[in-house]
Amino acid sequence: MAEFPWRADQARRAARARVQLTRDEIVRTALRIVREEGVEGVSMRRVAAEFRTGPSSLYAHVANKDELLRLMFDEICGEIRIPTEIDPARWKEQVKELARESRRVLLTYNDLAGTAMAGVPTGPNALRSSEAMLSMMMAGGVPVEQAAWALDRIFLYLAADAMEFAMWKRSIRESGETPEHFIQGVREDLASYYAQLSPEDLPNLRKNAEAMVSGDNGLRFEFGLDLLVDGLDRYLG
Amino acid sequence: MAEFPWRADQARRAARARVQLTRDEIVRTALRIVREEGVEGVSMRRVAAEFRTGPSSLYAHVANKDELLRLMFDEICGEIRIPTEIDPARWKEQVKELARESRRVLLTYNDLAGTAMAGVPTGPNALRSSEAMLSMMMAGGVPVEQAAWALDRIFLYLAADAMEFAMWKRSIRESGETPEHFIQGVREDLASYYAQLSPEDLPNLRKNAEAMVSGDNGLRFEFGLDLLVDGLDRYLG
DNA sequence: TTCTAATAGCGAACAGTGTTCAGCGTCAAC
DNA sequence: GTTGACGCTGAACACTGTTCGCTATTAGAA
Repeated sequence: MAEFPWRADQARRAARARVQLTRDEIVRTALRIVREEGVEGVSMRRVAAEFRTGPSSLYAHVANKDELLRLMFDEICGEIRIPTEIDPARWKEQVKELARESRRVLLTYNDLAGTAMAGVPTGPNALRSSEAMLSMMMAGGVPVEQAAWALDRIFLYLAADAMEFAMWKRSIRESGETPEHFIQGVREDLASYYAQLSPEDLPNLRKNAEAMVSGDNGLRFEFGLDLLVDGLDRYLG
Repeated sequence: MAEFPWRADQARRAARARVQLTRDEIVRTALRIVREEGVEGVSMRRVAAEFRTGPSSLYAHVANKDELLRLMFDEICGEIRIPTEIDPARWKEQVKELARESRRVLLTYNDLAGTAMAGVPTGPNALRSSEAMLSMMMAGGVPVEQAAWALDRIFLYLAADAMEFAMWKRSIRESGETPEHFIQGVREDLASYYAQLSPEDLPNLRKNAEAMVSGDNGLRFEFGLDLLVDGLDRYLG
């Protein structure tokens, strides 16, 4: 290196260019990490290391880790596919479909959804989703206030479900077993634990151990979504 | 001290006795901290410092921080007051009442509820609450599987709501302002932000800015709870 | 009473974390 | 050519959870 300063200079310039820090690049890199390891894996050092530099270099582009997480969250909200036209007749199915699509995206990025619980997401992409869901409900005849609150509750539900799912994924990953085998094992353990409870104090849990552990995360999500969305019927004009 | 070894010895023994470490004492102390500062404030060093010792001393009574948090969570579940008798005729109101009571307790301990999202709570006190709510729904005629899933969804909703509320509380505390003033300020900021959005891209959010920021956390919680519980009607008999 | 085995508790250390800050080298404008 | 600005960086600070020997005390046996 030092023997060929002209080349070294060129190489350094190239290296610098290759490694040029940008807000977008930082967010993109952090998103790759969160997709693979969850929020836990996203440390300023870890992100910076991907650019072969130290953590302090990031602070020129991002105020702090919290801002980075919020930028990341809004970025993934941009991945939510939003229907081009809303159909008042199918408003409930459209709301559910958008919720499922949102869930699909959130689950892809593990527990990043927890960021949304730290405050109302106001990024442009998050607003696009909110606007879409609000429009659907209002088109269906839900009064504005109820629509606004339902929107709030559904997004809270989405975030919570994503968090729970991320915990499962993390447990599975750490166990090293196959997902099916691991889930089956936990289900059996839990069922036998419930079945072993005191018949006097906890009769219903004991008796219905199988029901308590039935259904996967997807089915339970759908169950809760139905309650939240279908229940809006009562507010219709 | 060193000049009067016999006295020092006595004092040390007294200090040791006064400061005797117990699982329960550790959990109690950690709960006091989480009540005042949230989970963020609960570090092994911080808890140990309350006993005038180092963090390693705790590991004789608690496997790790995760176990400590789980013990703490089950402990607060013991604070949830459960009705002595269930009334099938009032099953929906009883379920809601238990949910409100649970919320009251969870909110007291800031974001400790997040622990529950890391896995199915299986502690004795958590089971007592589950048994109670399950009994109420089954007494009301909800089929077991739907009751079990509803229980799951309601607890997830409770945890999420508590997390969101804890974030608010933290923001308020950090702002130094009075809660009323702070909330009013955020509401106005948010409303004017919505009102400023693009009329072409986000017409509904813009138009209904006031509805978007209306209602406090309690009202929104009640709104979501109604949807979740009342929606169970459809599964009756 | 004396000796021994067990054990609770503890200090120090390790590998991490977010964040700050003085100073570096480079590059653009004058 | 010089200077000013600015992106960038290494080092440091005050933390975090957890582990590992060692010490001091205690309980039980002889």
